[in-house]
Amino acid sequence: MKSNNGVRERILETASRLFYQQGFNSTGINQIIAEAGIAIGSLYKHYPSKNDLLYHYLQHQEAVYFSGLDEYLGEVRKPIQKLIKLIDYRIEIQEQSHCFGCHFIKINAETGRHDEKVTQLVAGHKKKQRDYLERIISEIESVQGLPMKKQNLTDAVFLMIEGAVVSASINGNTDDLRTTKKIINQMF
Amino acid sequence: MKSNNGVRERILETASRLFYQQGFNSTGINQIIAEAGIAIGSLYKHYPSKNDLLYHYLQHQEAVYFSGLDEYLGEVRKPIQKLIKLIDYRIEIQEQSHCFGCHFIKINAETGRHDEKVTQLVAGHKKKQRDYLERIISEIESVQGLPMKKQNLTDAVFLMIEGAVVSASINGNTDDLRTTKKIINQMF
DNA sequence: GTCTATAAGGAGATAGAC
DNA sequence: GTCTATCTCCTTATAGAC
Repeated sequence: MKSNNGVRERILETASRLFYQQGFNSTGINQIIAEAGIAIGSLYKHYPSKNDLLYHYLQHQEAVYFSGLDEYLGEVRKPIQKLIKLIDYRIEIQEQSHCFGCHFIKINAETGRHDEKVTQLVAGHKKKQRDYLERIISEIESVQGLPMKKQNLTDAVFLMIEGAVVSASINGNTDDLRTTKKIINQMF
Repeated sequence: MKSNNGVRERILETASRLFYQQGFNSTGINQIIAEAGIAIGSLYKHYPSKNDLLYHYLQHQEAVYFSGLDEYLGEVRKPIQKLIKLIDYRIEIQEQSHCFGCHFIKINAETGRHDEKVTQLVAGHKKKQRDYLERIISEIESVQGLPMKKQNLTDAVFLMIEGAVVSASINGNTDDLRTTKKIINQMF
């Protein structure tokens, strides 16, 4: 491994993978430095505490999620297709990561709302996801009718997707995400 | 405290409360015995390991949930009212427990699907919840029309409730559960 | 049932040498 | 950047005396 460059990034990527796959509390500092192939001194130089690493993990996932989503929807023109593609994006993410669910829901379940900063990062991410969805539904509204009031439709779709992602992490498949897509298709 | 009677129950109740409030991994054996007011020898006599305690915790919550639900719906006659009351039941549970979410979703998020027995208890609970919901919707169908195909309606309602319970644990309120109730009311 | 002692290991974090 | 040593504390679990 290269020894001087990309150390900070390698720490975060390794920690992110382990936090997601086996949980934050179940992941030890020693495992992170071993799998990242770096020294413990380097870790604490870049991230002064394990909690600090957690904050950067969540911020990183937030950026990765939305930039990936923008790219995934890049070519799509029809608003209704954007909605369908948004669910396809979640399906693809889950299938590429062994259906372990949503990073933010997992951390929230593990740490509760004890840490204010974590609470705000999780709630903020979910708010951004819902706002993103609402913008797509507004676009749909501008070209065709909606099957129910805009706000209710936004909440219904958001909550179904949330439930379906949780279901994916429980059952280890994307069946409910696909069901959600089917239901939405039949609503319009 | 009484020293010889109800020890086993007190262990399980204390462990259940702590597992739910601060998480399974964040709860130590020493804290359980301290808050239950029992000796460590007693704990390991009744529950040979912390994992064994976890299994009993999940089985106990399963029983508590469904017996409480049956009682809560006991007086209700109209099928559509059963559906609304089912959501009221979730609202009441969340508001009485600081909106920490679903016991089973939390454990699943913490332990993933590594432990087969836990995986089965969680997936089994969610299957039972969905089946319970499907029976109510079948009753509704027998007295009035449904706004969509029965299976799709069951999945949609189940997933919205799941998402709304997760949202409760993130935001610390039952807003999305109440929104879910409103959406369902408007669908019929 | 109670108590205390202890094993054996891992946690997060710090310090210093190279 | 690397390495090793160490500190303090906590973890699950067992054993034995009362």
